Amino acid sequence: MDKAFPRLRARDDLFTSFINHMLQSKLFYKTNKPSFASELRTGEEKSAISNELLVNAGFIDQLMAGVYSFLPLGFSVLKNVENIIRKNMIDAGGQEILMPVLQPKENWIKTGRWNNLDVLFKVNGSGDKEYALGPTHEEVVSPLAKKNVFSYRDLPISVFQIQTKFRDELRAKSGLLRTREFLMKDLYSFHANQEDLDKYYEKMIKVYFNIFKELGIGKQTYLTLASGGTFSKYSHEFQMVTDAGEDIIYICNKCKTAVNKEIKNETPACPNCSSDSFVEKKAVEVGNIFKLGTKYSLPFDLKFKDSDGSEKPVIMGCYGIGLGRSIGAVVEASHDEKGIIWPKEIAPFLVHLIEINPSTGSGQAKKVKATAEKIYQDLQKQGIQVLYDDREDKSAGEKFAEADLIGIPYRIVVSEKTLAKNSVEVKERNKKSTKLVKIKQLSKLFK
RNA sequence: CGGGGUAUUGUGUAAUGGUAGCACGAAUCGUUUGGGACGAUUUAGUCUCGGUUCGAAUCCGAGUACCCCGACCA
Repeated sequence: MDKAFPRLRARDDLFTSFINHMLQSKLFYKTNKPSFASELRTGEEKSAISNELLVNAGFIDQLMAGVYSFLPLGFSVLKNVENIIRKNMIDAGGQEILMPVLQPKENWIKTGRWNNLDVLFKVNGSGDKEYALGPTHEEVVSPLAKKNVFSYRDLPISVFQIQTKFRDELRAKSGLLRTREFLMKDLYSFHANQEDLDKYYEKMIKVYFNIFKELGIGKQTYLTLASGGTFSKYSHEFQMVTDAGEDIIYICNKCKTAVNKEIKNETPACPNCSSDSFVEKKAVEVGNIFKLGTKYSLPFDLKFKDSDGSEKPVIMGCYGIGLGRSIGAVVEASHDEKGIIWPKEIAPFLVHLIEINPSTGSGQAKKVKATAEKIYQDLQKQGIQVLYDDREDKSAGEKFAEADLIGIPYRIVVSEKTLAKNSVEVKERNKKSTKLVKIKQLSKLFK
């Protein structure tokens, strides 16, 4: 991989360099006490917990219904998620491209979706011109492939992008779980025959599970047979079980694959293993993959010359993951009454370094700060992403409460107390216990 | 798109039709310093438009926005 993409390593560095370290006193954010923690909370009509936490911890900001800004903390998480997905797509042979959001009406007329797709945003240009804001990119990628695929020798091939999508949802809801503007990874694969698509599709299922595992929601995510919408008879959704989800899935007790509501009504037995024992769960769809077949190659006349000289339509597949929705799903799955608990892989920082200012006049203030700063520098040298709470006007309690809310995996506390033992206190966000670690030993902790 | 609800300062909330208040936040000063610490001072608000009224945050009408339920959801 490194040979094939010699610049990948450098790109990773570039993508993450701006968030490797940060002084909390300079960080662009503000926290609020989440209202679910407040006694005033009445409970009814509450929004999704993930939204409450992400907003109050300063990760995202709502501009309007279903439209959010990502602040530095949230953007950092977003970039981590993006890189996990990117890495997996490249491993699966995908080549990254970037297609336009603004798309010609003509292409959407051609596929019949200009008038049939309710969620399509239409915008006016000068004169009588109309354009679509891409809710998905078949109408762009198909004609694009036509310019690059001519022969069976050009197949199979797959391209992907991580790009903003627009869908005019009738009802945006539950924070990042259902928005009108969102980042999505969409990969499109092109094949010479159905068998090749089938093979790639099965491979992609494995790749997707690997992604959700790396995102920290692998255990509660189920492959779910669903209807294919306008694309195909069937598709597969990746559904993460959570009460905040708006879908209902039926998980087979025997083989642990799932079906959605529509399929359950059509075929009461498990299509995979014929079992009729299911458990019903609420879930959110974090990914969806389709066998498009010739649905889009035909209207765009996307054909290739096969080895026997015959001309055939290209067989297509598409594979999507919503990035923001995945982040919301992770928070739904991983939080407690104090705040978010980020999986290490996508946490905005790996370490939250906190200095606790000794009482003035103790003579220890300078030593605590100097030690914290030294650790801050050392962690950076090790390539560890660290947020340093260097604020001098905040009490210990406030710093701890805020650290729990933000949810960084490792909390390292430097105080007069720990220095007396030449140590720092290390606590993992998902554990209750703390431990003292000698400062000299600290560098080994993250190896 | 149908139904329901809400709209008061950055956030969370009070105020019989009669002086818009409280808490958090933010700012200054001082005291604190291992779980959102304390005191003092300060900052900032009635969604918009119209109506009723001597007087409207409050009542009425329209609009807008947001939230919830449903429908919808490549």
